Amino acid sequence: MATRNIKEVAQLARVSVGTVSNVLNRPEIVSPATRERVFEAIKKLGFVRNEVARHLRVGRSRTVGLVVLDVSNPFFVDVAQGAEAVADGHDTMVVLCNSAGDPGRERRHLDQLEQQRVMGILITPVEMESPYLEELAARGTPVVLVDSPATGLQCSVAVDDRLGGQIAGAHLIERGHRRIIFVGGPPSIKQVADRHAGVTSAVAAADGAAELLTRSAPALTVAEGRAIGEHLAGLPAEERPTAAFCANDMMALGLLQAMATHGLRVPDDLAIIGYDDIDFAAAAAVPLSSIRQPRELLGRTAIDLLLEEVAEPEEHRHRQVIFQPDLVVRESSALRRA
Amino acid sequence: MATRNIKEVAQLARVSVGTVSNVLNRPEIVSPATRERVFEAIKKLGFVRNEVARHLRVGRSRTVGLVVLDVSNPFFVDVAQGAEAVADGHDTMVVLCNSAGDPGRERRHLDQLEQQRVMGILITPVEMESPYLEELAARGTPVVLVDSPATGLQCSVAVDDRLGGQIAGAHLIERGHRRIIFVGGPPSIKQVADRHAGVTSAVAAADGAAELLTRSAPALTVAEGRAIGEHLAGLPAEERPTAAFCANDMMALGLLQAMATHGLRVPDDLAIIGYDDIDFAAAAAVPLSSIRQPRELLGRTAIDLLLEEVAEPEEHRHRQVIFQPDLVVRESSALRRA
DNA sequence: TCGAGTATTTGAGACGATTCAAAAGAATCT
DNA sequence: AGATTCTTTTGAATCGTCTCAAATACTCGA
Repeated sequence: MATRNIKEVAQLARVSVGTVSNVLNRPEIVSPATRERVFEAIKKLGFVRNEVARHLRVGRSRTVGLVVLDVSNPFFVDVAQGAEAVADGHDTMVVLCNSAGDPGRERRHLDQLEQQRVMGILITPVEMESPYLEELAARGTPVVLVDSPATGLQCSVAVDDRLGGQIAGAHLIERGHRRIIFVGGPPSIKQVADRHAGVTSAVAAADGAAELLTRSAPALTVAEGRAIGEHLAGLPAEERPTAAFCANDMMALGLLQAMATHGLRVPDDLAIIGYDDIDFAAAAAVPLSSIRQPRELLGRTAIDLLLEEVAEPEEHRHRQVIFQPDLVVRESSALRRA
Repeated sequence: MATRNIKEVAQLARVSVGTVSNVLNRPEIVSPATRERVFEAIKKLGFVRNEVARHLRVGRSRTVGLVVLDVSNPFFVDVAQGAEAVADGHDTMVVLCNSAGDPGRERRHLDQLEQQRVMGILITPVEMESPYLEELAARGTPVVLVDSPATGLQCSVAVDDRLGGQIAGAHLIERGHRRIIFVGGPPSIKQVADRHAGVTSAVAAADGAAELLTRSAPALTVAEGRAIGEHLAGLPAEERPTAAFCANDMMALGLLQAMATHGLRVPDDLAIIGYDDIDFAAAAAVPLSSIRQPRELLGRTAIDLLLEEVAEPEEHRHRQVIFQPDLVVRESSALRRA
């Protein structure tokens, strides 16, 4: 109810509003006695600084918006935690917004964030091409693309997905698989397309004749992975691939579950390798091999770039940071038992 | 760079700032011709309304803060999605803040949100008693407690955890288990304590002599669950409980994984029942029985209460909504094979 | 005690949008 | 035409805080 303002504090402390503001922002230039008096008044009144008014004057808030493709995918949660960890040390708040893969929803979040004059936006865009993001940046809200191709017009952090696909493919080939399936999603998603391209090249480079099948689902979810798993389990053993490379761990977990319910063994009947290396991958009943992305680091770096741009808008040159993915071998792609 | 304001728009459209404001907020009272002219100017300049300034005048923003205990637990993500779904229809934005179980961090988030004069706060508090939340509410930021005991001084939504514990216990008893272990966490967490109390009463009510063991971990994570699982797997079969009731699904998944790596079968060697019924529970290699909480509904209801309070601050009476949990039986607690 | 120099404090504008009483303009009726 | 009513538009005041030039209060040496 009773929201106190700086003026009431000033009155009670018998100083001017300017002094109260100074106590709040540059306490060292205020004499200790006055400072004390002001603090007391603040406490007595339960005064809380109105950030809205503050930022009207100052220009921008210390809030960063992080718009992710899917909060229910732990990968993005980890990216967020990385960003939050850095933000914490710069008295900056990260707010998490979920576009859920819906361009309309993404747009509304972006509008809201821009209207609130956030300090900047980190985003995993739903669509590859998005002129709106460039307009946004041009109007003065710095944007950093996360886990997404660099357009050159803004900063971005990403992981080499083509390389990731290649590593996964090479690993399966090396384990003796010659009939591999790529379990993917909408090829309009850049990440999916790149991972596919990577595994394709690895399979093509194999000495023996190796074969790559492909199957795409409309979304990269556990349920979709399970559905594809059902399909594979239904195939006669001779036709069934011996290994599957999934576009992300969620799908891989779905596959794994389908195998279990049909009594097929992993990796003996089907080796599986996922992508992202979310914590649930290691915790799965058959621990999942996966292509690890530096999830927290991705978030950390993204916000570092943003803070840098905010700190020195003039000197700032947009950069595209690319990380290398890693292979994590676990049981789901272990050597097949004799 | 160039951030346009309402004045520039007014100039270009050759009207007063008041008219531009009207076009933005009550377009129907402006004549169509003028309205059109203003819209054109807005478009030409790429004008975006400054919400900060707007809310300085209007008082509060249309943003709701949702402070959760652990973003990496899908349970909270689902609660958030429920809240978001409702908010979406009330042109309100939900921002997700992660306290990660740390009171200091929770406090900083609350401060930030209050300073930003958010419309209200939904929170799963880290600690049971928190006078700070009451002060916050007294200073004018409505607070709704989520999945937490009602203090009577504010609104809350929760699920009857005692009942949940009871149902889980009764289910295991009914399945013939007489040696049950409760795998819990810090008893300072109200939810944990209640679930424990529930299962205790169910075991006590069993006709045959049933025994309840208890084991607490410092956190309700997969890793902690796995650690306890290792311990159980190491026990001689006669001493080992035949069923485990976990304080949440994360721990249950950990347990499950430990069983698998030690070659113990679920449910034959150890039946497991979790809590929350997160999606990963159904997707686990051995689909997990669980006590289902209406996750999205929890979020929906919480924000409903908040919106109600904001709409009619005077008539509003604080309410404590309590939902009933459900039992979902899956393979992990199926009848033991003969 | 005076004056120069330093340390504090003051208070009048911003900042950008909203409101609302009042002015201006149209339309309708005698 | 003039009075009356209704519709639009105007613009000054307001929200709470910050900034900065100017005013005031100290300190210290002569």
